[in-house]
Amino acid sequence: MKYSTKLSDALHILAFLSMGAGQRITSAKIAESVKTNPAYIRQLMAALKNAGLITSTQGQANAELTRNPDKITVLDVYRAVEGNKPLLHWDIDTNPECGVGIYVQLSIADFYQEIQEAAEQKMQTITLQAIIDQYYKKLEKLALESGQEIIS
Amino acid sequence: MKYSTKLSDALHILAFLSMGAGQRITSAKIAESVKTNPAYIRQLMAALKNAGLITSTQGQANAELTRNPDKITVLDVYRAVEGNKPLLHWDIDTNPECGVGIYVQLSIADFYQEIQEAAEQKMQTITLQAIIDQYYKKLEKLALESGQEIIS
DNA sequence: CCTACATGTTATTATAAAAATTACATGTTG
DNA sequence: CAACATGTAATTTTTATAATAACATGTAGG
Repeated sequence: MKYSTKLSDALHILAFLSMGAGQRITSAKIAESVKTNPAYIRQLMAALKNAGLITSTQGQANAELTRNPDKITVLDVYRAVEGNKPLLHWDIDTNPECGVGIYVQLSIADFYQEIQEAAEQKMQTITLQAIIDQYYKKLEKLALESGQEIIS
Repeated sequence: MKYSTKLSDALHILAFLSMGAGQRITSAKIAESVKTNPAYIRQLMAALKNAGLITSTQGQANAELTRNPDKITVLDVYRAVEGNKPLLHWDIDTNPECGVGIYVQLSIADFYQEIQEAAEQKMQTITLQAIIDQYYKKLEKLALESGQEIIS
């Protein structure tokens, strides 16, 4: 299949809303930045709204975060758009008549759960604010490098 | 797309080989347990062989582990069959003309790397032996429960 | 009030990464 | 040399996803 970019796109939306706070931001405007279509953006925004991360009203381009970006974690966004979908998938369709088949997979599933928890624990430490900070850091670095090029 | 079950299936293969050590195990036999076809099993085994986790010779059903199951980690197997494929995917196709587009995604990528490392660190602590132990634990529990049912 | 434009939502289609399958070359063993 | 095994490449099918289309609903300005 295609790889899911829901989490990435949802974070993109939130960063966009946060950095453009005060302005009237339409789903069309966000779609332009993500290079996709407005309907897909609205679908993700519906999930974010449902999870209580943003507010919005029908007919108005007034979506905004419900709390500060440093109070929104990557895990919050993951839950909002991916729910309980795991990062790793065990093989649900092994041979039930072969005892090894199903029980090996169930054993693997137990350990996948541990890996999932480790990943989610890390997700919980990363905030939207951190992503925005990193973004500005990249912009500054870029500006600096362009400057040097001009000087040299 | 479909979800990848390569890691799960590769672990299945290794557990099968380990538990059936000494016996002549064919790709057809493993395929029966995983409920798939021998060619797919052989493709995964080629990756495992390439990573130095198993040995095998063409024409002979003599595949075996190159080291003890407690020296093979989930990360070893992940690298063997998934290479450097990440668990999370950032949106590589955002609008390059929109500065926000690409730099937000690159910032997200930085943090995805941290999540990846947390997951891989955990993968490194889980051995094939642990999975096999868990498997036998499940079998014992099952046997015990069946026994109780017979008594009651 | 009505037009332009926004969100909200559902249904359908297209895309792409995966497993499944086919085919056959190559190697081994009795 | 027959039966059967691995090794490997090419093709087809499957399926989770994004893309798209369509339209109901809501808002606001003229």
